[in-house]
Amino acid sequence: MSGQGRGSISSKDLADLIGVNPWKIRKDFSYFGYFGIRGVGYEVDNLSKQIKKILKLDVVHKAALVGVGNVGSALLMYPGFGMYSFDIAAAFDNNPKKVGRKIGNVVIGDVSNLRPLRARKIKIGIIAVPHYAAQDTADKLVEMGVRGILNFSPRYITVPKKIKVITIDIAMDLARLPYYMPSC
Amino acid sequence: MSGQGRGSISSKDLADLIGVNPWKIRKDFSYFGYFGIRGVGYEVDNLSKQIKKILKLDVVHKAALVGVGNVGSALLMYPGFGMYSFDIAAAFDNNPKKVGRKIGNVVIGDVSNLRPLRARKIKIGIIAVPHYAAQDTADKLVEMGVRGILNFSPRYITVPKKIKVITIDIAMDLARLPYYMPSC
DNA sequence: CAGTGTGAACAGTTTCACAGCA
DNA sequence: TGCTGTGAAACTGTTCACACTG
Repeated sequence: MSGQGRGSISSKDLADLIGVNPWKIRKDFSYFGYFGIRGVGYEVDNLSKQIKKILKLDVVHKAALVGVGNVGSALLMYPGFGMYSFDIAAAFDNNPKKVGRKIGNVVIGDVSNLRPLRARKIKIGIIAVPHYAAQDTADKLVEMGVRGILNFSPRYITVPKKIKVITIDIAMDLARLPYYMPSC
Repeated sequence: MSGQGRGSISSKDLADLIGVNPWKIRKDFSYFGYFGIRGVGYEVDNLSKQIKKILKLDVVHKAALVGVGNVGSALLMYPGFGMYSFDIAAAFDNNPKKVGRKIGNVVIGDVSNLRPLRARKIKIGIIAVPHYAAQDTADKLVEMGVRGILNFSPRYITVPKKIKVITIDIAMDLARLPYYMPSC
């Protein structure tokens, strides 16, 4: 909306837009302060700026991708990351045929040498390797100073408490679907 | 574990494996009945069977993919679906260059004709089209009798209440990460 | 006076502690 | 004896109603 010249939006409109109720919008915002105008609503540009600041999306985050298979390749191409100011600044694979190739604007490095992560201060790792290699990859990433991991492998991975892991198991999400479909 | 000859497993072991506590495992299971053996644990094969039945994963589910771009192609290749007895039985795109091509073992059909869904009784749709086409695709899928939708586009989509939508917005999941990373 | 911000009521979830059973 | 299954307690999250303000 920011680009479309809309000045302000009410909690009700926001709520309708994403399918929740207005209270939840207001309550949630209130935990982080107050950025609305009584009788009017929320000023779009300001709200957007505040939320970005809260989520720490007001600076560009460099991420490193490990595993340039089907999932990894799709991620490299995915335009959605830019929207939240993410930059896949490095990619690694263990396949010698892939190492050295350039996809998008990163050159694929060898997974056995993740040291550049430390030098380039990359704090986010994306795991897109086969499941049996997931834990090992996580360990290596942590060793190189990564603080957050986005895990695309269908495996629970163990890391020190300080490290945040978000796991996306697409197949498992799909598997939730039939439960909610009456009589199928 | 089922294939590895492990006979039984306790709630504690299960809990450790996925990073929760044993109470939660037991309480959650108890809502669906009791399938454990006191003093022993849960019989692996039986537990697996029970859970599959609860989640309705004991029958093969046919799914139709709409949008064979980067994300869609990756999904067609993704081996994880088979694990939960899913079968991407059809794929559609609007690009004439792609229509007719065969990926894996499905021939890409034209998105303007989704009628085969109805004939083939496909009840699950996967949306992997650009965001501006997401709602329209959802409407068409619903019209063809789909009961559940897995939405990969970064858009909230509106459907009749009876239809279950699960949205996977990879970029948004990644965007959650910096919030949990102290001082980055 | 429309729409935010919030204390209080309510609802749902998690934890605990232990009875009961293989 | 060891581990499940479950009421009750503690906690967390959601909804409500309304005081307040631009």
